[in-house]
Amino acid sequence: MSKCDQCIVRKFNSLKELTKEELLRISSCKTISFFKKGDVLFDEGEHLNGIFCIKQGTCKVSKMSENGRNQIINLVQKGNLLGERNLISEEVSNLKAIALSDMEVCFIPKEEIITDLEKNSNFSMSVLKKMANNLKQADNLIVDMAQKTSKQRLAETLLYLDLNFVSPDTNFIDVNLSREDFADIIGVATESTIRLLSEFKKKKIINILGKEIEIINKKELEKIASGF
Amino acid sequence: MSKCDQCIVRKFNSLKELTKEELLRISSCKTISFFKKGDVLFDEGEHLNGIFCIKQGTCKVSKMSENGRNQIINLVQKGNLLGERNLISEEVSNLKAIALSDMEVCFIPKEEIITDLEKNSNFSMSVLKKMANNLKQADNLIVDMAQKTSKQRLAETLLYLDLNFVSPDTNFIDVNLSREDFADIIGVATESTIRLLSEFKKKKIINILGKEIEIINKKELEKIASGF
DNA sequence: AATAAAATATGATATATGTCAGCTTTTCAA
DNA sequence: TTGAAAAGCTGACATATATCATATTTTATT
Repeated sequence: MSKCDQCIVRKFNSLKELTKEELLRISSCKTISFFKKGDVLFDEGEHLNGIFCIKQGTCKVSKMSENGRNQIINLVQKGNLLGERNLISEEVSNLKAIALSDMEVCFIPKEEIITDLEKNSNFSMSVLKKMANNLKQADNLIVDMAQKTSKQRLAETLLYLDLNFVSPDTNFIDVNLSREDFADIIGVATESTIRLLSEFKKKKIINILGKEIEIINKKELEKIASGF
Repeated sequence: MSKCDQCIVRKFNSLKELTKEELLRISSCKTISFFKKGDVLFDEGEHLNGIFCIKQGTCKVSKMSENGRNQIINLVQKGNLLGERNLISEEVSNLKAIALSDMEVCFIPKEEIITDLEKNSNFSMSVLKKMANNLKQADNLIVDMAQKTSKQRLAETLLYLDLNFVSPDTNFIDVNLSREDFADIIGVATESTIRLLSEFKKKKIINILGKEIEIINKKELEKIASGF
């Protein structure tokens, strides 16, 4: 079993605030799981008794609407924690997480983290900050969903992906998203997404090679995203 | 200056976790403000050096989209805290709050609350729980905005208002929302909102008397909200 | 009470997006 | 390697919602 205090990934999330002793305790009770692309990390309605720390890979976090359509709320990559909310409330998960690539994930039982949250104020403040930030992002997303056109939202999504998931060597966006995934992110029909992507391609704003997408004209994309 | 430890409102939010000594300290540094209907409590871009505790009245919390349209994200009523997020991050506010009725609001400086967050783990856990819950609600709202029709969203909004703001004597919804406010909540044009409200009225689902709205057929509204 | 301003209401029309159908290309398992 | 299934693509059309114009009612101000 690998040791948390030697894990680089921890440096990128709130666990960085834990002391050496706390980390040792976490190390001894955590479990490591491997997921293949497409595997479900957890599902809506599932009872989660802990928190995930993503060592490798990326997953999509989604929620089904009453209408039976899926909405992707977040993409979570290596270095991040997943399921912080479930720590604090006793409720079952309202979200579903599916691997977009092969993943390596540590699972830390709830009780251990709660102990640290209560004892280590640096840690709890860090979690609070993270949540406050998530909440702000969520507010922004609500406004975008309510007020922006699907074209604007696709432009925003592409810019977001470019910022967070671009491969430095190829310049292509390095997440394995299907057209349906794109549709589920921006909240439109798959066909509409395909049409919009084709339009962007025709206008030489992006370059598409099968599933691979590269942004060519970032300025234009920014203009579209902000409504001009 | 009234004392926090004798304030009933506190019992309804995280401040209930503070000890008597902590409350005394808060009491001595807080300030009370009164806002008239329509007054701005704080605006986007403003630097907030503390947190609000609402003693009386209700306000709408909104954010401007880049398109220049307003989106109401939340209605916050008596008993709730406002601006928790601004405590934790150093950034300026991304939201605007406007009074929907005359309000009485206590303002508690940031530093005082931070001290308590770090020292009193019951308090910080309560704030965490509240935020986790807000985040869950925000996720739900994202999905609704993305996937539901404006009719469904109006139905949901009416049910939400009925649940949280109904006057027990009159059965009417007791928040002073204009048609434009409704539009800004469900994220559609004001004209569309008016049309939908008229439709609900014609179908005897709601009763409208000027600004006053009463739900007559809750079952039907629930059906509409969930997509049937 | 009279007037102006704001909010509400409704019709006509434009536009964005969804839905359905059919086709092509890619992926994956036998 | 091949054939079936899934994903991607495109056109035609339907529907939801926005926009613009205008009328009416309510509210606020003098």
